[in-house]
Amino acid sequence: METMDKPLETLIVDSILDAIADQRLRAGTKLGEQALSDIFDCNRAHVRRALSMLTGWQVVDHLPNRGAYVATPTPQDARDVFQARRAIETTICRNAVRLADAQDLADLQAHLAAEDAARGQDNRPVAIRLSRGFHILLARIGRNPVLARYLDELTMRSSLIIGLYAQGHATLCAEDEHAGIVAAIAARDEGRALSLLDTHLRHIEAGIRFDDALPVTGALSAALRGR
Amino acid sequence: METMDKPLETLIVDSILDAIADQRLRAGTKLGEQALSDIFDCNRAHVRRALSMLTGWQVVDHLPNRGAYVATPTPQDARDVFQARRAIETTICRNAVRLADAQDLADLQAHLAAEDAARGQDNRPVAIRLSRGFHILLARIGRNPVLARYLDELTMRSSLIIGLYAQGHATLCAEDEHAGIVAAIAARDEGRALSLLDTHLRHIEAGIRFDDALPVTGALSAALRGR
DNA sequence: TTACCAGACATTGTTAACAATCTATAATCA
DNA sequence: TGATTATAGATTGTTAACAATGTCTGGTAA
Repeated sequence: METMDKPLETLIVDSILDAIADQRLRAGTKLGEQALSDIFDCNRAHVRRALSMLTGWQVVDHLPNRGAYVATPTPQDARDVFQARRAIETTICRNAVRLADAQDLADLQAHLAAEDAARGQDNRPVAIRLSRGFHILLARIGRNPVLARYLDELTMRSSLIIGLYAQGHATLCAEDEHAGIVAAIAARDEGRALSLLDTHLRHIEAGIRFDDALPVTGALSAALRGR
Repeated sequence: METMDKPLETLIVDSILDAIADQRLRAGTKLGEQALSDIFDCNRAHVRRALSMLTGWQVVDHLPNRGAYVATPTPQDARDVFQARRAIETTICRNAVRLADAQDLADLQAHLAAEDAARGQDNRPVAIRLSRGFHILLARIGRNPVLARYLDELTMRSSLIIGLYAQGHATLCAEDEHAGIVAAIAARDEGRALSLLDTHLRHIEAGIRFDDALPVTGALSAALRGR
C-alpha cells in the first residue's frame, strides 16, 4: 500500500518555481523565511530546506545572514544561459524528430492550438506559461530526463532574464516559429527542425535589451497565491 | 574588511562531491546524518542542509524516513548522462577552440604531462582525478559557467556510473585521446577537435558493461577522510 | 540639511529536546 | 525448521527556544 506522500518542501519548491516560470515572481524579490512560513503554514525549517533546494536550481541566491533572494541574472549570465539552451535543445530536438510517435505529434498540435487560443484572448499569463511549455513538451518527447531537467532550469532562468531585460519587447515566443518546428518534426526533417529551433532561440535572445534597468518588486504572497 | 566566511555546509558538500568524483564514495553508500555530524564535527542541521544541496546535484537520493544514499544510476541514466555530455561538451569545446589563449594552451599541456606522470607511477587515485580534471579544465577555458556547472554535475554522475558498471575495463580516459584534442585546439581546428571529443566520449561510454552488478560498500569515514 | 551614531526591532543562524518511523533482534507458533 | 510477530534500539523528522546578526528609526552634532 503506497503512501503517495507529498513532502511539504516539494510543494514550496514547486510553487516558487512555477511563480518564477510564470513571471509572477521577479528577479530580486526577497524570500523571507517568516513570510514563506506564513504563506505555506509550516515550520521555518521546511522553508529553509526548500530555499536551499532552490539555490541548487540556481534561481535563488542565498546571502549569509541576509536571507534568500530570487536570482538576478547578469547580462553575461543571459548569454551563457542561451548558449546552453542552444546546446541542449539541439540534442533534445534531434531526439524528438527521431522518437515522436503519433500521440506526441497530436500533443504538439494541441499545444499549438492552446497557444493560439491564449493569444487570441490576450491572456498574457497563460500565454507565458504555454510559451515555456512548448519547450518543455519538446524535451519530454525527446525522452532524456537528464536534458529535460537542465532545460527546466534554463527556461526558469530565461523567464527571469526576460522579465528583467525584455519587458516591452519579445516577451513571448513567436507562435509561428513554434508551428514551423512542429511541422519539421512531423515531416521528420531533422535539418530543418534544428535550423528553425536555433533561429527561434536566437530571436528570443535578440529581444533582450541590457540597457533597461531592473525594477524592484514586492507582493510575495500575491505572486505565490495567484495561479 | 571581508570575513571570507567558509560556510560549513559548503565544506560538507564539497568533501562529498570530491569523494564521489574520485570514486572513493561509491553508488549506494548510506549517508547517515549522525555519521556525517561526527565526521565533520557539526550539528545535524548542517548535515541536513548539505544533503538537500547534494540532492540538487542529483548525486544523492533522499528516501523519506529512510535516509540519504549516494545515487545509483540506472543503465538508462547512463545513456542519458553521456548523451548530455556530448551535447554540452561539444559547445564547450567549440568555445575552447575559439577562446583559448597562450596561458590556456600551456595549462592544457601541463595537464597532459601530469596525467602522463600519474599513469607512469600507476597512481590510480590521482589518475582518476586528473582524467576528470581534463574535461573540467576544458570547460573553464570555454568560459561559460553555466555549461561548466552542468559538466561538473555530469562528470560526477559519470564517476558513479563508471564505478558501478566499468570496474575492470575502461575506468580511465585514454590519455592519447586527450592529447589529440589538445593538439586540435592548439591548431584551431574546430572540426577535428569536435570529432575527436565525440569519439572520446563514445569510447568512455562503450567501456561500461551493464551486466556487471553493483557491489555494496561501507567505510564512509575512510572515504571522506582520505584525500 | 547632512552625516553620523545609538538603540530598538526584525530576521537569520544554532542548538537541543522530543516525536515518529524504520530496522534488527529475539521470541512464538505452526 | 521456517515464518511471523513483538520488542528494543537506532535513525530520521519536527518543533520551539535562544543567540547572533542585520536593518531601520530617531536623535544629535557639525
